[in-house]
Amino acid sequence: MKQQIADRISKNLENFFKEKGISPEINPTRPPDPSKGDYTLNLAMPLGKVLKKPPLLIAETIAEILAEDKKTFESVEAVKPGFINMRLANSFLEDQFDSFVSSPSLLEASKSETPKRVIVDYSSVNIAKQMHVGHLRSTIIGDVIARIIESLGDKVIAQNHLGDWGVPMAMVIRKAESAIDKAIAENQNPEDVLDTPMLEAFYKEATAECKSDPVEAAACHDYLIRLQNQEQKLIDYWQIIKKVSMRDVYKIYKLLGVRLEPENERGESFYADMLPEIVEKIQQKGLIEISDGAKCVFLDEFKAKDGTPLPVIIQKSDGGYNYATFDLTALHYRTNTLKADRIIYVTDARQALHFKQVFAVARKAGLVPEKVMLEHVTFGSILGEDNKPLKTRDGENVKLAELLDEAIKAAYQVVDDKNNTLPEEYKQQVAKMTGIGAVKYADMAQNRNNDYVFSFERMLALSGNTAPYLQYAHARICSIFRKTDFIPSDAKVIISAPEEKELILKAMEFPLTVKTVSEDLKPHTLCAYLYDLSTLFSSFYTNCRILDCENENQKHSRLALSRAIQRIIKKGLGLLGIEAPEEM
RNA sequence: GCACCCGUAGCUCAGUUGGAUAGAGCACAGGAUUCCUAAUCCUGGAGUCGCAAGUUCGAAUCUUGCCGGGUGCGCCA
Repeated sequence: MKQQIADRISKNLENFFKEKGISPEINPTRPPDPSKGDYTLNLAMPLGKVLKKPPLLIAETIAEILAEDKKTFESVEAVKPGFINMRLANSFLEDQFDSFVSSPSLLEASKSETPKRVIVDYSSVNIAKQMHVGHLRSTIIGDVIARIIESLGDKVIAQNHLGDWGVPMAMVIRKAESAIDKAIAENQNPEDVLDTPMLEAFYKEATAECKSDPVEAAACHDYLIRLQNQEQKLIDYWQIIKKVSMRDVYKIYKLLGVRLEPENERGESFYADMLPEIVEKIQQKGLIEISDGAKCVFLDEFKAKDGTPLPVIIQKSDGGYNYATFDLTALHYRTNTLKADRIIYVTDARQALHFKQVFAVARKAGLVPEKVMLEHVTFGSILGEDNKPLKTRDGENVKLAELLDEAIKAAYQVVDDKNNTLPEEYKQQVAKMTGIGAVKYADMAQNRNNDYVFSFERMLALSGNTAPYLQYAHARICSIFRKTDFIPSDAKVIISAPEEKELILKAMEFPLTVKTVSEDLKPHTLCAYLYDLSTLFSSFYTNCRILDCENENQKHSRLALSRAIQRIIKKGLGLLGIEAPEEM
């Protein structure tokens, strides 16, 4: 829409600009207050300098030229410092809206002309640990980023960088060994005997023991060597443990509506064999120095506490590898094998320095060509009441499964209260959609860079700028269409009330909003947009009768408008990974 | 010590190529339902945009300094 207006303006002012020998950028925006106009142009102020004339005079000249284009503008007005306020002709708006609505995806206007291959690395759960609130943000923000980029025509390859290798795994295997053997001896499937809480307990026991008992520590180290050498017996145990653990993870993904699948799993184990080769590549570039026995890359731009250069450790003094090497190897795989054009990491802000270093080393070592975009999407921490990273009273992480369960229960209370004539089964479905939606939306509706203090009250609030508000607007529209046979596919929207005009103007901002999120990767912009749109719809709904209005044409027009808004809300919520119930 | 993030209404937060009177929600006060879902809508009060200087027609936004909070900084991920 904005583009269409900009095109019209450019065309009208072509001669004027040519005369003056200038070609300024045309960027019409919505004014702060609708009483000023539908769109405004902030052009005369900057031109005032160039042309050495009072901005208001320039604005008046431009307004006069534009006002002649009666097809596009109802009126154009120059105002105090030099703003040019435009009121669009209804017929122009109606035509624009008509072609906007006829796009099946509603996003045609902003699709990329040259599809890219985009890697999104998110969730990154650890094997043998239950998912907790700490995994929530990466998982849902990553999922949304993937959905949005994909919706604009790019090829998204999601990568779940599992923590499934190294010392922790060795320790769990050592502890789980006897339980697995016992199950097999008793003719049971070990996968049925084990569960994630057990694995987590094994891990905790082992860490405690290794800390206090050198013999145990040595034993675990022995397991690590055997695992790294891929001894079949250990690999078998490892497979079982991984399967048990991921079984629970997928339950939560499914509940959350997150689309990660086994095919997206590229854990540390996947890269284990490639590590030496990557170290070799970096070494060949002459970047490696030995420091305290470890292979390091020193980069001038990173300094340590004492001002000395900060190393990126590529290989530890004991010959082992750590996370920088895994990430460098993954970068190499993603550019060379997966042919990525853009690689996006969704992890918390505390890893910012780590990724800066890894990206810098990867560029310097030629593992990633310059044209490949590397982005770290950071987010703040979820804090407890004490403003420290959230823990339960016993110092445990809050389990995601329990949190989500509680959200659904709270949502059920509301559904039951507000609409208890709905069939029981449907009430439960709605509770799930609104409860899960509320949790996800509460997290995504604010700028991801900020920390926030966790509270059920906040996450489960069902009024104001929340998922249920958007879902409710959607359900009300669907309700209208249950009461009519009319299908508004070929009805054109005719503007007859100010609420309709505002709604149409906002609706047509949808493609640009999505496009913006695909670039700056800030989903809260889309949340804010959908909330604005829903607010305008609610206002329209209470002030304009739809089914029983003055005449058939108006009824059809309003139905067509309602249908369009319903499609946008559904599509928008879909991009946020939130479901839109038809009744609630 | 150095680096990054943050500081906007009582609370939670929006607000970018610098633009008009700084906006929402929650909370608070009042009003709206013979009518398409009131999980709604309408009206109202509420602000030294952390502080100070600078850049200019114009600064919450850009620059510098300071104050306050958080995070990170060699073999954990």
